[in-house]
Amino acid sequence: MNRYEDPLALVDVTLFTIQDGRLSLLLATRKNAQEPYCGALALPGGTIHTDEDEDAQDAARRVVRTKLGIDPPYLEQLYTFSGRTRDPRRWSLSVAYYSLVPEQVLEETPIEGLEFVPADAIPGLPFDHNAIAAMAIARLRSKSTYSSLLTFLLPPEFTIPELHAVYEQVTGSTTNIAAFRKKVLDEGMIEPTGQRRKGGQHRAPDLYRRRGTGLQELKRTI
Amino acid sequence: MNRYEDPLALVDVTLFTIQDGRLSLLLATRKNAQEPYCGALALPGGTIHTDEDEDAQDAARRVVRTKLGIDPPYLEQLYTFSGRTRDPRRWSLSVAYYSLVPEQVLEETPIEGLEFVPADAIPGLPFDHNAIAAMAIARLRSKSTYSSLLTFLLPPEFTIPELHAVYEQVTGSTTNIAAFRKKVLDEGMIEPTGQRRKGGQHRAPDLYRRRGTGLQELKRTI
DNA sequence: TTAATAGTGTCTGTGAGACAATATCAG
DNA sequence: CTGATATTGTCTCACAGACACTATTAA
Repeated sequence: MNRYEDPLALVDVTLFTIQDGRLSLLLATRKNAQEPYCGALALPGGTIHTDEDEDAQDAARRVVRTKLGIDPPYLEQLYTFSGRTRDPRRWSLSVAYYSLVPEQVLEETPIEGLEFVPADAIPGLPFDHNAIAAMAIARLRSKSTYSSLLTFLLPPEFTIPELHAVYEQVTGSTTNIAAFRKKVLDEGMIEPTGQRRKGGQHRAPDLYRRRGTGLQELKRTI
Repeated sequence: MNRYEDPLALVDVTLFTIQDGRLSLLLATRKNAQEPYCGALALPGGTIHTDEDEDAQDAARRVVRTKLGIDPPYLEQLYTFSGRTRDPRRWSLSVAYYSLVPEQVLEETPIEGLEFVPADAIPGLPFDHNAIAAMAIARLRSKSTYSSLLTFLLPPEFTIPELHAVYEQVTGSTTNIAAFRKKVLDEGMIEPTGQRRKGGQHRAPDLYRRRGTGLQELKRTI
C-alpha cells in the first residue's frame, strides 16, 4: 500500500525546572544503544514504541518516567520537527513536547547520566535539539504571560512572591510585585489556601494553590 | 535497530477560505486508491512521501498543490494527532496543518471531487478529522485577534470594512468598526496603499495591504 | 439633495503599572 | 522597637469600545 519508506518516528522532551533560582532544562547522555551521537548530551527522547505507547503523548510520558521515575505534572505538545536530514539515520519526524516539573519533585530522582543546564546557557546539541529547546523556551515565555503555566514549576502550595520570582526568571521582565499580585489574583487562576507560610524571618506570606487541576488560560478580547 | 513497527506517517490539511461571506473549509472525496474510507468526504491529506517531500510542511504543500493547483499563501502547522486506533490501518501519526486562501484565488481551480463546507456545518468525517477541523477553527479564531492572519483570507489589497467583515465572520464578535479600525491601524500590521476602491455606490473606501510578507504577531505584556 | 457607506474625533471604563502606606514577622 | 518582607490602597496612563460627527460617493 505505502510505496514510500516510512519515516523514523520519534518524540523529544524539553523538561523545565528551576535550579538554584534559574530556569533550567534537562539533558541526558545518550546511551551506547542510542545511535547516533551516543555519549553526547541531548534532549531526552527516543522512538515511539507502537506496541506499548497509545499515542505520542504517551511516548513522551514514558520517556520522562524512564529518565526521572516520575509522571510529569505538566506535559504539552510543542511542535513536530521533520525532514530528510535532521537525523542521519533517515527521513525522520520528531513530535516535540515540553514539560514543567517543580524542583522539589526532582530531589529524590536518579541523576544517572542526567544534567540540568540553565536555559540561557545551553551547549551545542545534536540533531536540531537546539532549535527544539529554543522553541520550547519561547513557548514557555509567551504562555507564562496569560496562563497559570508557571504554577507547574512550583509545589502545590506557593506564595505570590515565589510565583513572581519564577515569572521574572522566565520572562526576564521586572514589573513590581504589587501589580503582579493584583493581576494574577483577579485573573482567578490561583486561589488562597487560607494558610500562611510560617517560619520565615519576616511577615508570613499567604499561601495559594492553582485553581482547578489543569492549565487555566486567558482569552484575548479584540 | 528499531524493534517496533513504524507508525504510518501522514499529513492532513484544514484549508480555510471565505465562500458566500462565510468561513468555509475544504473537503475532498477520497479516491479509490485511498483506502480506507474511499468515497467519503474528508480533510485533504495523505502519507508523507519521503522520496520527494523535504519535510512535513513540504508534504502538506504538495497536498494543497495536488488538490487545488496552487501553492497556499499561508500554511502553518497545527498539531500532531497520533495513536493506535485513529486510523484502521495501524498506529498512525498525522501532522495537521491549516491553510488560508483568498476566495479569489480559488475561482479558477479544478473542483473535481472537492467541496467547501461552512465551518459551522461540518458533516461527520472519517478518522479524527472532526477533531482536527475543530482545533484548526479554534486556532484561527484565537490567532485572528492578535495577528495579521485574516489578511491571508483577502486579496493583496483590501479595505478595512472587508477585513472587519471577515473578522466578525470568523470570531463571531460584533465590535463596532471604528474601534476595529483604530486597533488594526495602530497595531501597524497593515498599511495604506494610498489608493481607494472606485466603482462602489458610496464613499470609496481606502485600500490597505499587509505590512511585510509574512504573518505579524502582537506580543502581550504581563 | 439624499441615502448609504467610509472615516475621524471624543468620551468612558477597565486594567496594568508605579508608588506610597500599612501589616506582620523575628530578634 | 527595628529591620525586613508581605499586602493593600491610590494614582496615572494606555487602550478597547461606544457613539456622534464629518466625508465621500452615485443617483
